[in-house]
Amino acid sequence: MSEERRLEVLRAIVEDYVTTREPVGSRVLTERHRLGVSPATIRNDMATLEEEGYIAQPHTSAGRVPTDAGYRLFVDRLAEVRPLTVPQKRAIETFLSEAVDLDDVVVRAGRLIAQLTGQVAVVQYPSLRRSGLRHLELVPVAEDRLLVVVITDTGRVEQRFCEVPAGADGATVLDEATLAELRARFNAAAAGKRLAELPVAFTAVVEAVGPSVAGVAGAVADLVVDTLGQEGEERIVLAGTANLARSESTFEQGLSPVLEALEEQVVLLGLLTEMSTDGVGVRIGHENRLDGLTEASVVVSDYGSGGDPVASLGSIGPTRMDYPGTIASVHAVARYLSRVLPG
Amino acid sequence: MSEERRLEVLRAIVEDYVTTREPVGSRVLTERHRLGVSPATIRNDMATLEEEGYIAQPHTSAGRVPTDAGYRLFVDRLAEVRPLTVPQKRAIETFLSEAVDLDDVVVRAGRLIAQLTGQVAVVQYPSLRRSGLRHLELVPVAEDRLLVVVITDTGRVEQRFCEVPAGADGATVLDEATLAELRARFNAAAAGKRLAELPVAFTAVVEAVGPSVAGVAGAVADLVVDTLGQEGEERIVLAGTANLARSESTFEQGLSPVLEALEEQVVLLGLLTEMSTDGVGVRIGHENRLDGLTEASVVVSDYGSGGDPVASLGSIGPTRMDYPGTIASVHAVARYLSRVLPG
DNA sequence: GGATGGCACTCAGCGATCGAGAGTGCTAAG
DNA sequence: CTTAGCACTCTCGATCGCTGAGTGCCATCC
Repeated sequence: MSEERRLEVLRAIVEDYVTTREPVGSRVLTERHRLGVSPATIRNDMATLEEEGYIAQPHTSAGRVPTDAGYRLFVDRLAEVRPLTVPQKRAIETFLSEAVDLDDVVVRAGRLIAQLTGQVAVVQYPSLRRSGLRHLELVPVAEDRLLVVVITDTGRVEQRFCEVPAGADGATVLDEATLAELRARFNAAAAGKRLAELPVAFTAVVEAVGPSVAGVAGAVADLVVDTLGQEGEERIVLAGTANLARSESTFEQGLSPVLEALEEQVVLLGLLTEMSTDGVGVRIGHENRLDGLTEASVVVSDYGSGGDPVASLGSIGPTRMDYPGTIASVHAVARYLSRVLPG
Repeated sequence: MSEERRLEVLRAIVEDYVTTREPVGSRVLTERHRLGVSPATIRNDMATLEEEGYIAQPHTSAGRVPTDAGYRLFVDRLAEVRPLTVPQKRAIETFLSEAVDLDDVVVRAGRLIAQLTGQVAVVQYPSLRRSGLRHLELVPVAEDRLLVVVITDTGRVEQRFCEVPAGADGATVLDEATLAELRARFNAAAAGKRLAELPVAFTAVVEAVGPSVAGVAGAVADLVVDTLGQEGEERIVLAGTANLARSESTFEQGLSPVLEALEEQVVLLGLLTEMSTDGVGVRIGHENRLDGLTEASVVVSDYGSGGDPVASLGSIGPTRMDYPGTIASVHAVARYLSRVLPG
């Protein structure tokens, strides 16, 4: 009983089960795949595969179904990359290039993945923490309030209101000239810098300005450093939730746990960053520690302008998913997305 | 057979069916509600109600179920407003007041409605078209590109990139002084104005500036007017999708059509604005022309700072929903939201 | 030793049958 | 107009037996 053929059998089982959604038996296996041996032989192989934990049968006298371990082996050693078709590639390219701003890019990427995979798509906005600062704008909105607009080199724009402490003499210091000075100083200090370097650069600014505006400068500096550093500020969008309902029957526990997990954006975000790796990462079924996703698999890739990853995107579907196809789609969208991002 | 009692029977049927989720028969009706008559009498009433189209039976020898028309009658004439409990009110108030920015307010409002109603929540961002302009900011990001940041009086911030036409002599005109002038002029012209007044005000600005910067000014003016005017720029967020799965069995056609309808943000937006009315609007089942929502009901209220509505929010659930409760929740959140909005 | 054919065994799924129970509509009487 | 009584209908759940798919094992063959 060659190991090689046994793996071939596993591959056949996975592929068949993914397309038919039904437990696959030894007979159909020999019919649909040129394995060159009889059903009886296959049965022996299947028995071994079951012992090894790669497949299981839902009940006696049913065919076999891959286990999480089986899928894992499949993606690690058996799956061949299946490149997208030319029309698909073109669709991605044109659809993404039509986007008018970052929001648009992100939702379009989501739609694309949802469409290509027929599953749920997750797209994380470019992480503030991993972006550089392109520009900082200060806008007075009231006597003692300032709107601080932060523009990152990935095109993301965040705004925060900033309470301005009164000057030493109790008077506000928000005249246009002061603002212009602060604006210029901050931007000069931050130009092209990564987030990690901002605290230092900004402290220098705060120290350099006159004591009358140091309070304002400090407040702004703190706000910016906080904003860019807060994990809570990461954002993600979903697409293709309706696709879940289509594969509803696949989830033994029903859709609720999955939908609930998807609504927990913080947790989802944790999953994305945790999975973030070079290339495409795959989590299968119970490999996800998240309760709601034990019947689901997650395929994630990071993306970013140039070489540096700034965020992740991916696709979530039933463990019984088309791994090669999903991986290819996620990978392709991530790559094109990296290309169209400003940077 | 008094008309009055018949309506009372209808109310009883609706209320029972909403809580039990099961067709309700004449016997339980007399047991659970003090109608003061025998089951036989109720049966006569029910026969009439059925003729009139307010109730129906799924099959012979099952209880009755309200039809869309039945719910409609219930909502219009039978439902009593059920005020929220004090803890609920307090929860709304504190949860909304903890929001740090507009995004946060909107998602929190969504969560609240989802939580209170146990259904899906829809919250529209303050409409750009119905907002006033608070501030306009111009930020140079490249030789020939300008980032235009628009801040509305509802706290919404939108940004667009603007290609800057070269000056008459072919040189770019994006020095800081020019920008400062433009910024000042635009803001002076727009101060406190509604969108409808912007085109005129901005044309005046474009004409007032020197010919060398008229091109830039015109480009910016067009961009702003377009951005604020575009219907496509309206945004909405969803919350509580997972709640759908819980009432999954209620949807004969399954969740797919509903989820699909919810993903069509443009269509959903159309529904919201179409339903926008004074107070709370209700669409029941087939009253929604949208295919996916024929088994669902939509409860919508508009909200806005001061008297002017700037957008809508609502809740979507199965036709068999708790109308008084849903209406109360939507109404309450809309009111509190109006209060915390800047303006 | 691995591959194979044969064979007995197991068990989910399907359809048919049946009875109980819920609920109705009708009729006749109060 | 209301009500009690009654016959009738139909869903739902349980039971049962069958069929067919699929397996595991054993003896055999290369």
